[in-house]
Amino acid sequence: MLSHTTNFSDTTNFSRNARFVPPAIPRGRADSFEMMGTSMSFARNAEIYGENEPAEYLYKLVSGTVRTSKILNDGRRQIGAFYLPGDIFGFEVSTEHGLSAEAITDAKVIVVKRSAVEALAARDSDIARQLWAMTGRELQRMQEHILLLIKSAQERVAGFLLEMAARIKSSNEVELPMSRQDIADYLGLTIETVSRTLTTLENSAAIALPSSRRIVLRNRAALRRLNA
Amino acid sequence: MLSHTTNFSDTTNFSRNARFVPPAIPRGRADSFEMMGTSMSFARNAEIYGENEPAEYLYKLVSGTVRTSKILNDGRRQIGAFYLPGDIFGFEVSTEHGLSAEAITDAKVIVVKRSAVEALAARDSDIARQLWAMTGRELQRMQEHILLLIKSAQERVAGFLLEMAARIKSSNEVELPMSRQDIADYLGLTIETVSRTLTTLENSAAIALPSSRRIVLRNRAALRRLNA
DNA sequence: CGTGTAGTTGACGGAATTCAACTTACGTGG
DNA sequence: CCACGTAAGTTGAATTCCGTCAACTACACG
Repeated sequence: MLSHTTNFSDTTNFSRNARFVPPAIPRGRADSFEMMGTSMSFARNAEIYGENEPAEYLYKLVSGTVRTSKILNDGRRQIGAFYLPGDIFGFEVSTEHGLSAEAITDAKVIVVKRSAVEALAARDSDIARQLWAMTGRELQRMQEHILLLIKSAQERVAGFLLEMAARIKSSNEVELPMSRQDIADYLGLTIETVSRTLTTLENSAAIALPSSRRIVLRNRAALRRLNA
Repeated sequence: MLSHTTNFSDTTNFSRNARFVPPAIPRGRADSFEMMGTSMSFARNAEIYGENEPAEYLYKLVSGTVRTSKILNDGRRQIGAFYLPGDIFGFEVSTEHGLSAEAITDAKVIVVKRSAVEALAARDSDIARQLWAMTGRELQRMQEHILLLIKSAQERVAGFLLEMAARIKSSNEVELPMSRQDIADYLGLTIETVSRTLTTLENSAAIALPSSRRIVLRNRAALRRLNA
């Protein structure tokens, strides 16, 4: 888990990113997260925590991208979620992590002891409310993930692109931080199907692909239509 | 988790002391659900609450079976969960229900105002803990649902049967309360595929089908193998 | 006994996977 | 700077799996 990775340093970041607060969490509180925590860095593909390890920490992503995943006994991999800067992850209701977390790109996180947050929450009902809200968003995210998984390949990919575009919220061009394999494992498809579906979408002028990781949403209405 | 200490999910405790609460095993609390609530009955297929309605109540199922579902704009239906006697549902973190709930069979529930429970939880950290644990189980349930949905039809059906058998916990014969359509919408398959898969499993001697709703698990190992 | 609902089965077509070849991007060392 | 090696992504052809459409059976209820 925490142990086997990379340089601890970079306290400079600490103050720089204290203002970078995701919209959902009120500002003053979010800072407290940074105040309490330690900054840590993880190299691309490094494991942040493993499945079944005790869930001792909460992580707030400062930069980079993180995925949570689970390896099934036949080797297939399911990706539970992608986390972007500002997101908080590692959040479990149980004492153990159900999925592992890995850095997709080099990533910087702020780490706080879960027990500390819970102690705070016990005293401060406002913190408690926020934990509650986080859980609610997690439930909602999972529900939407389930809805994606019952659809056709086109619908899944279109839905995924819209989700990412909404989260990254760069006008219409999205730089995907994750590989085709990651996307495939998130959507329950194969890389070939993801790849083919993207070129189909490109041919139908719904998107453009300047490079394999950069995607321009040309026609959101068409994507949303696919998203049914 | 909660499973055996929680009283929220234990219907049999009804008559225990509601006032005296032993510190270690807070039995009396559970009854509080029944104490606070009103009993209500719903006929087969009746709606208990609708999508997007304000989430004013919590429901503890006394008898019967309940499903939560969501209708997509193209008419498809996704079933979020099945609830069996003892289960608590209607539990939302947001102020609105994300899915509707319907009685699959005639059902009896105990209804309590959410605000009352939350008020209680604010004063009694033990109640709060139980709400928390319930949420945790819900998250875990959803995660397992996601895991089902990335698999093949055989794996989904096998996984579903094992899940139901574990929850109904009647030796090896399970009486399914829900229709093939319900199962299909839960698993993201068609009724035909569910039906065919069941007969395939029967032909491979993994299960027996004395009647369409009654299923005998003949070879759990084989089912678990399919469940990968 | 007929009617309606639920479930099963068959034939067929389409969608996604599999296996394989090929292209592109990228870094490293000669 | 280029040649090379590797990892990531794309494309093609064959196959498998699941959905669709339709017919048929089982069963409950009037």
